[in-house]
Amino acid sequence: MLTQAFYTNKNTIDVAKNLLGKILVTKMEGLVTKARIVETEAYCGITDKACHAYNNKRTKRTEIMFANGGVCYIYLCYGMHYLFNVVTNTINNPHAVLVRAVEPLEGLEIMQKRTGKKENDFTITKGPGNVTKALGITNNQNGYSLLQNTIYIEEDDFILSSKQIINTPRIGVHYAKEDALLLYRFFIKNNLFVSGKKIDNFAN
DNA sequence: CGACCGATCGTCT
DNA sequence: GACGATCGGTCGA
Repeated sequence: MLTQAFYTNKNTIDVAKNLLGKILVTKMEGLVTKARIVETEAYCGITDKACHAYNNKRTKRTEIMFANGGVCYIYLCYGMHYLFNVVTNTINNPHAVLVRAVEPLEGLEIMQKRTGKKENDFTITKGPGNVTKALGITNNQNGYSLLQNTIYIEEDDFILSSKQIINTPRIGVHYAKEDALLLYRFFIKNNLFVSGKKIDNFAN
C-alpha cells in the first residue's frame, strides 16, 4: 500500500505521473477488484481554472480537496457518473489527481457484472465513469482514506519508463480557458484502455 | 471514424 | 434555473 508521503508530495504533476502503473484496489461488500492505473489528470489547486477548488472555492462538495493528501474525492458528474480522484498535496492546498482509465487485473467477472458489459473488451474500464462503475465506487466512499482497506493503491514490480508516459491537455475542461491548454493529462503509451478520441492521444 | 445528441441530478447562483 | 473533469448510441460520409 502506498504511504501518506506519496500523497502529500507537493508536486501534483509528479504524483499524477507516479500513479501510472500503480494498482487501484477496492474491497466492496466482500468483493475484491484490482486494476492498474493507465491514465490520470492533475488538478492543481486554487490557481488552476479547471480545478473545482479554483479561486479558493470552498463548498460542501470541494471541502474534501482541502484535506491533507491521501483521501478520495468522488463526485457525481453530468448527473450520472461518479468520478474518482486522489486528493494530493497538504492541508489547505486543494490539489487532486483524477483517475481516467485502468486496466483490470483481478475480479474481471465482478467488473463485467457491475458494468453490464456483454463482452470483456477494453471499454470495461476506459474513461473515468467506467472506472468507478467497474470498481464499485460511488460517492458513498467520498472522503475515504486511501490508507484504509476499502479503497487503496498498491504497487507491484511493474516498471514504467518516462518514455512510455504521454502528456496532453485535459479532457472536457474547455471552460478553463487558457488553463485548458496545460499538459496535465498523462497516460501510458499504446495502452488500449486509455480514454478519449484517438486524435487526443497524439497531441504530444 | 467523426459529429451529434439525449440521459440525468447534485450543486451552486 | 443552469451547468457540468461522461457515455453510448445513432447517423452520415
